[in-house]
Formats: sequence, C-alpha cells, structure tokens
Amino acid sequence: MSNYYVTTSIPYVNGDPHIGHALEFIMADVLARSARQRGDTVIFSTGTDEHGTKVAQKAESLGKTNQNYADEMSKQFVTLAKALNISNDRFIRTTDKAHEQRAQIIWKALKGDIYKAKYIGWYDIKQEEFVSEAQADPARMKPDHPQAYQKLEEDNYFFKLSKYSDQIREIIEKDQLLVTPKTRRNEILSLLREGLDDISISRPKNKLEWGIPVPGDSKQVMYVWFEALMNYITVLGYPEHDDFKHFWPANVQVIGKDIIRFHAAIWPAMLLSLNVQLPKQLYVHGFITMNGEKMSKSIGNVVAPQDILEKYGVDPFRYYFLRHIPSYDDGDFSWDAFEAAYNNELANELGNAVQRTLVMILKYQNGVIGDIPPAEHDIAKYLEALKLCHFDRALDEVWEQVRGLNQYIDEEKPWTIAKDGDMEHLREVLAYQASCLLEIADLLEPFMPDTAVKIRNVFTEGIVRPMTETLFPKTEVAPKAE
RNA sequence: CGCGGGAUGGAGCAGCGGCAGCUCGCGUGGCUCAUAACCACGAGGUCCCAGGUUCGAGUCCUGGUCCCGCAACCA
Repeated sequence: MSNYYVTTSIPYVNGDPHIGHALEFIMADVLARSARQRGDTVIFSTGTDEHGTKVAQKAESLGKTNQNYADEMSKQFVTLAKALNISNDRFIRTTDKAHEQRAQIIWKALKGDIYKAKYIGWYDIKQEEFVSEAQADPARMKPDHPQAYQKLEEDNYFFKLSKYSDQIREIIEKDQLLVTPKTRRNEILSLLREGLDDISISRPKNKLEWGIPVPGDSKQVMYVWFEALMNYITVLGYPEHDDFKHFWPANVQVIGKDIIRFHAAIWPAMLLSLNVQLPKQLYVHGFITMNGEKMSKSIGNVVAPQDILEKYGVDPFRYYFLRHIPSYDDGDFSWDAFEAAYNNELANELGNAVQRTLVMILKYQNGVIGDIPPAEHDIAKYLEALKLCHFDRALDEVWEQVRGLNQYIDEEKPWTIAKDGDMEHLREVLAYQASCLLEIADLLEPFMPDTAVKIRNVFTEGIVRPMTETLFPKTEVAPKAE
C-alpha cells in the first residue's frame, strides 16, 4: 500500500474543451482508478491554466474581465471532467490565491538561477507580441515594409536552463525520469544533447498585467508557462504541506506531445533548482485526427466531446479513445469507426456475453448461480501494459478474455447440457461463465467504471439480478446509451 | 545535409534475421442460450523505392521518395 500521485497537464483556457483534452483526462483517470483498485492512496490532480496574453486578448475581445472570462472557461473544463466520469481529487486553477502565493514562494526559492537581462527581438506592433526569428517574415524585417517589425528590447528575467541540460539528460538516460513512449524519450534526449538555452520567464507589466507578480519587482509578471508548471507542486501545498511531503514526486505526469519540451526540460530544471525530486514517469500521448484530417475550426470538422457523449454515453466514449486511439501514437476518430467499435465490441461481444449468460441462468436455474469459483486468468500482460500506459493493449488483453468466454460458451453448449439434464455440470459451466464476467468487470473497472459496476451487480451474491436495461443497446439512431 | 518519428492486405496496428500475423470490414459454413448476437473456415499483402550485407531481410547497412511532430516566447 503506497501513495500514488498522477497529474494531467492543465488546459489553457483560451478555447473550448476539445477531444484532445478529453483523451488526456481519461488516460490519467485510468491510471488513478487502477492505482486505487490495487489499494494505493491516490491524489489525481487536474485543473486550468488561466494567465497570459491569449487569455487577456480573448477576454478583451468578448468585453469581459480577465477573471470573469477565466471563471467561465474553467467551469467548462470542470463540466467536461464530470461528464467523462473523471475521478480527480483536485482541480487547481492558476488564478487560485494559494497557487499565486506558492508560485511566488517558488520564484524566490529559484532566485539563485534567475537573472535580469534584456530581451531583444522583432516586435509585431499590431499583434503586440514578439515574433521569433524562425517564424518572422523576412520581408517585414525591412524598415520600409508597411507592417515592418520593430527591433525592440525589453527587460526580462531569465532562468538558467542551460545549466541543467547535462544533468537532465543523464536522469532521462538512466530512466530515473522515465519518458514513455521510447520515441518521445529519443526526441527529448536529442534536444538535450544539443543543450538548452536560458529562457525568459517574465513579462513587463505595462505590456501584460494578467499574470502573477514577480516578487520584489512591481514592474514584471511571471511568464505564464513558467508559473503554470508549478501547479503540480503548488496543488500539493509546496513547500510545507504534508501532501507535498507524502505524494511528491509524481508517479506519472500525463501530457500531450506538443508540450514535451516544457515537461521534460524546463520543469525538471526547475525542480533541480528547487532541490526537489523529479517525477518518476512522463507519459506522452498523441493527437487525434478526424477522418484523417487535423481537427480545426477552419476546416469545420471539430467534434465536441459532448456530441459523442450525448449519443453514446461515457463508457463507450472512454472505451473508444482508450482502445482505438493508439496509446503511443496519433489516432483517428470517425463516427463510422466509433459505431463499429460500439456495435461489435461493446454490444455484440461484451454486452451479449453478459446477456446470454444472464438469460441462461434465469432460464435453466431460476436465477440461482450458486458457488462461484474465482476465474483466474493470467493478467500479467494486462498489468504490464497498464504500467507502460499502453492502454490500447491492456484493453486488447481484456477482449482476449471476452472472446475466450464466447468461445467457451460455444464449446460447452450449456443449452445442450440442459436438454440432457446434467444439472450439476450445467451449474458448473454457468457459474464459470459468471466468474469470467466478474473477472472481466474487475479488469474493466479503470476503463469503464460504470460498466464494471453494472456487470458486478448482475452476478455477485450467487443470485442473478437482471439488468433494468440493456448494457449496450444497439441502434443506428441516436440512442440514449448507457 | 537542424532534430526526432513513421511508411506492412480495404481500415487500424504487431512483428525487428529464419515458412508474413492480429483486430475490424468482406465471403462461406455451423449453432440457436443471446442485443439478427455467438462460433469456425476462407479470400485479400512485389511488407514505400533502389542498391548492398547474409545460406537467408518487413527485420541489418547505404542512398532516395513521401508523410508527421519539434525547432527559445504560441500556450
């Protein structure tokens, strides 16, 4: 029995929650539920990232105050998490007073690696932001261009990231910070081999006031990324709270592939500078495409998580994204693929296995199961997959059992046994079926918690309790699905 | 030659030196307990291209083509 701490990255609130956020939520949720299932004490934290330029701009364009806008958006993410049956214990907002205060404590603790310098770069006057050398349009660097950039300099605080390149590289090479999957590990290692440069970690207040004030400098606010990363420990009450002492370092931090750099370079450097342990594992998931295309508002192919949830319900949603989006790669969503998975795998294979077992016990034994010996299949591969965040493979393993059960029923032919009148043998066969389903329910628990409960309700206590409704009703038209 | 990843039957993936495999879809047959569900069998692949190493290469090496991600202020 140990403590287990898992986090998601905290979504930036400049847009509505999308499928990618949902994916990350449910993946982390599987880890949390699975840890609880094996008896660990778990803290599962998620939240929202709410400061910075984009949020301020968005709020302004909507005629709202920054805080009001952030409040509304944050609420949407809370709603999504609820709708997805996410079992998070904490929900941190970077505008929480506690976070702001602790961020300032952290800043002070990092003092030794922070210095003030001038940032010089091309500045886009209209957009009110610096443009990186790589992204800048060369034509606009010439002064006679109508929208010419300005060469501008401003005071910034910098963090000595460069100092930590080698140390972080070694830690990742030794898998003390395990980066999963391997390809992501390679990616970050090559980045670290090139060496990291120091990063700017503040903004002048006269350009952007929507941020946490830099302690001791009323003219600067913290750069949003730098401060957002701190949420993983501020939520535990760094530095003095017991939760921090007992639950840090995190067992797994779940992130998307677009933010590896921040989590496998900047964040570890901050922790090293604080003299705090690094998380044990960083799991990096991919992106979801829609019918093979990138989802974007301009293409107009964005599917909101709510659309799917309304039509099919939570567990099928969780199931599809955990099994059919490759855990180590990008994946695709299409209504066709979703429906196929729903009908074949959930309704036909699993739902029907429950149904036929249930009906036979009712029909042949008046609902009495009798003694149920525990079915003990080898779940080593399932556990291994789960440990490696290979959610898709873990579910493949569960379906091996579902399929195995259907084969078993077909081979034993309980209906024939019933006709032949060998009631004791029949009882053994049916009890074994029930036992398999109970085991499947256990394995499914982290992935489809509601379904697991429903299956257990039917078969526990030696007597069948029929379901009030079909487990996964099949239908083409929008079902009120379970 | 900035860095990293990928290219395997209609779709999604596994295999990483020894007869090319899995799931879905498709076809045929079987069964009847069941959500027209279940089970069995079958068709379908020059494993991106060109060279090379090897008795033997999706699997290793070299070169090329195409796709994807990252590339110090966008979180």
